[in-house]
Amino acid sequence: MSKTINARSPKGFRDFLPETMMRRNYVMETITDVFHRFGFEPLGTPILELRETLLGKYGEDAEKLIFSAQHGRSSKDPLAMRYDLTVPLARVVAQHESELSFPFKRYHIAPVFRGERPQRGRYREFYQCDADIVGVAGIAADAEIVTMTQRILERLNFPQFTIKINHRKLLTAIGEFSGLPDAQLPDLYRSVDKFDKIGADGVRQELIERQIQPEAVSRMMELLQAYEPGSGNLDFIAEALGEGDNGLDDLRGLANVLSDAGLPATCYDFDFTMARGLGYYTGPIFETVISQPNLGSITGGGRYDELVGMFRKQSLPTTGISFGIERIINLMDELDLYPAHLGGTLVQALVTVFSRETSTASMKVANQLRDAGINTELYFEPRKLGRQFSYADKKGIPIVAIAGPDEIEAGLVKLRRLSDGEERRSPMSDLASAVADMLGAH
RNA sequence: GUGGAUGUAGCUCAACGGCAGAGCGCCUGAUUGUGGUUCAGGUGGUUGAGGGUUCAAGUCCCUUCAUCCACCCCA
Repeated sequence: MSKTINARSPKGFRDFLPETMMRRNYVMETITDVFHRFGFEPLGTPILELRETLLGKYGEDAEKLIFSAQHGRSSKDPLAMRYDLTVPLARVVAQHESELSFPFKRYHIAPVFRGERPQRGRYREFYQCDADIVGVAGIAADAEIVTMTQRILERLNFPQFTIKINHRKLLTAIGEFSGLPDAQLPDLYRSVDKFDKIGADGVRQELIERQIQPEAVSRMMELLQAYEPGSGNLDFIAEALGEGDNGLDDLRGLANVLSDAGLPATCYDFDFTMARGLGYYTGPIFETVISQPNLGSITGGGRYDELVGMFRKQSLPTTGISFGIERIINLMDELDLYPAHLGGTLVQALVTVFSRETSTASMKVANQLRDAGINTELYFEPRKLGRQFSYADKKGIPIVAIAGPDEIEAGLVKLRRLSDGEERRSPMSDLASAVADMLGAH
């Protein structure tokens, strides 16, 4: 016997066993269904991209996080594993422009790779779930993104969530209003974005530590904390900032469309402390948080009108959303938001095998159920019935079908529902509907 | 990249420097046509790896690997 290989996965990479995988699929299928409902269509791109495609925009910081993927013999065309789905989208739009019709509405659910040190909820391979609209400059597109976000979270049964809305230009305007030099704007975004985490005092302290003038900090904090639900918020800040290219028109327009669309006022909010990191955003930005209890953010997105310009002389206006699907799945596990029919198995019926002599009859029963659309497992060898029941019970299969000598003789199949022990005898001709009935009445 | 914690049976964890254990799981039987509950028996280990101290190391020391947590970063 040769020495065995240690069974382990690379750091930050995971296996998903069937029970987990079925929950993941449910979440992705539910989201996909709503994407379709809004007219978004799927896009697929390679896991590998040319290294230059990925590095163009983000430079050194990205370099450390990117997995290279080199073919053993080739030194041409350095390759790397994609670390998001947005850059590939921008590339596809530029590369296949003539084959697409605009507005181009696509969604993409697929794994991406980052060489980060793994931590809770952070892996080196994880799924991203994006929906974007390319080719529409107006806020109608942004509004559709927000509306769809609300529909999706509703469909997933989240009892409470808030879609925070802000505007990149407004953040800049607030910084300038406070007398902040342009060079310090990124510091501003970074600190302000931690508002939920470290509070107003924490942000103030961090801004001061970042060498920002105390006066500027005070003026800014006053504006940022101006908080009233609804559009009163917008009025207050408009008065302070005056007119200008500060994004307030966009936000007002968004507020109107969302209101007209009938979105519950409790599910979105204009929040000037939300910053979405550094990024490529140029217009309205969105982030959904679960705040009761405070469980952090589950979506992030916004308008990024310049990104396609990475690959094309003239850019195309783009807005979109990314669902933090790993985090959503975590929260759904914790909050137990899955529908009851998602059990430990998708098998609906187990057909037992009594003996060698009756195994053909059992197989016919199983195939009849399968043909009728019932997920059916046929036990593989004749063993004690108790063993076969025990297997069904352990796996969570709701119905056990028995075709023993007595039943075969009478042209019947005995059905037993494990949850309550209910038993019926059904003629072969009526089998599928009897099983469906027992499943339904469950 | 920085700091902290933890590695013992398939899983969750015990064991003062002195015979490596428990619960759960798994297997067999009680029960040869019926699961869960119960009872009886059984299977289970290079104590992450390597070195050192000691009469004696799961335990103490050093190295290393892995995992988790908090930072940094988050496109």
